[in-house]
Amino acid sequence: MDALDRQIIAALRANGRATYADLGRKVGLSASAVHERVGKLESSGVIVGYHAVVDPSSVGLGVTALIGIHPTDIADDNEVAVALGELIEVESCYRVAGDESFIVKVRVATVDDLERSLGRLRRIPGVARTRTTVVLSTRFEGRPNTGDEDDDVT
Amino acid sequence: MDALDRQIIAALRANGRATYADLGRKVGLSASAVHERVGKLESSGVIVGYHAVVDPSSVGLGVTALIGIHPTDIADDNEVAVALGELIEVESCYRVAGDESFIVKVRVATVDDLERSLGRLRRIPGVARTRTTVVLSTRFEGRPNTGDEDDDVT
DNA sequence: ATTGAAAACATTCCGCT
DNA sequence: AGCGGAATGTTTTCAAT
Repeated sequence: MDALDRQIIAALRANGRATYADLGRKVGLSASAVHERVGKLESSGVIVGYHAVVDPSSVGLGVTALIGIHPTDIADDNEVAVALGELIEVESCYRVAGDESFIVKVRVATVDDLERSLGRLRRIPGVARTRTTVVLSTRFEGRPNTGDEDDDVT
Repeated sequence: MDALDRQIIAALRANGRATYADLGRKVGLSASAVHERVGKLESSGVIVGYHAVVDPSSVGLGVTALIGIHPTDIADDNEVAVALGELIEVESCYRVAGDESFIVKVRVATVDDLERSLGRLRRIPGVARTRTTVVLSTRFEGRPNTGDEDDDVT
């Protein structure tokens, strides 16, 4: 992984649909060289995937909440994680340090759905209680941070 | 927004680099029809963007933390939000209900960097104190949830 | 709003450096 | 590891429906 790879990654984080020709122009390489590098970045697991980002309320998911999961004394974290993964409304799941074992982000259509979702969460074996923080607005989300200074990616 | 649009959105969430021809085959439309629909979804703000997802530790950002921001009595939330946005390590920023005004997700290289970042956060005018939850592992993150049942997107 | 055709463009493979 | 050429496939525009 050299500076060129990092530039390519930054460009693909900014625009996941950039063509190899575009990327080549940006970093000063031929399209085929970029193609080869991106292929290696993908198969080595640096680039995990490409996703369209959708405005949640446009797809009927206007309610977001961050929920801390308190485990029971005998909880198996792995089983809890699997059960959390089975709930479609759980968008992200973090195993955390502290007296909560997980923090999850859920997206649902309405507060009624949130209530139902909390019911499902609490019914998971190993979950003692939940602590819910409702998101009022998302200022920004998933911003690219390449790890170093230069972020001039148009 | 009809069922076809939703199918296209789901496919682009699963694979942000799918070609219009691919999408057309998947939903039973010509590439040009898909092109037109996607263009409308983009300009109407349903599709916000396309991003490559990168393994954070591969780009030297192995430490993730979720940080609650407690405001001072006289804090201006908007000013705090702007200041949070200026910190490159703050990847996401949610305005929340409760006694914390924001919850942010930060990604840094090391716990030393986390300490420095917390210093920067606390120095923001309007920030009284922070509550930090260190992420031990990310089980999953940013999973697509189309809002309804069928999620059979290969 | 969708199509099919056509031109421009991008991808992808391969031999060469 | 990168380049350029060539074949194939895709994007993008447009007239027609």
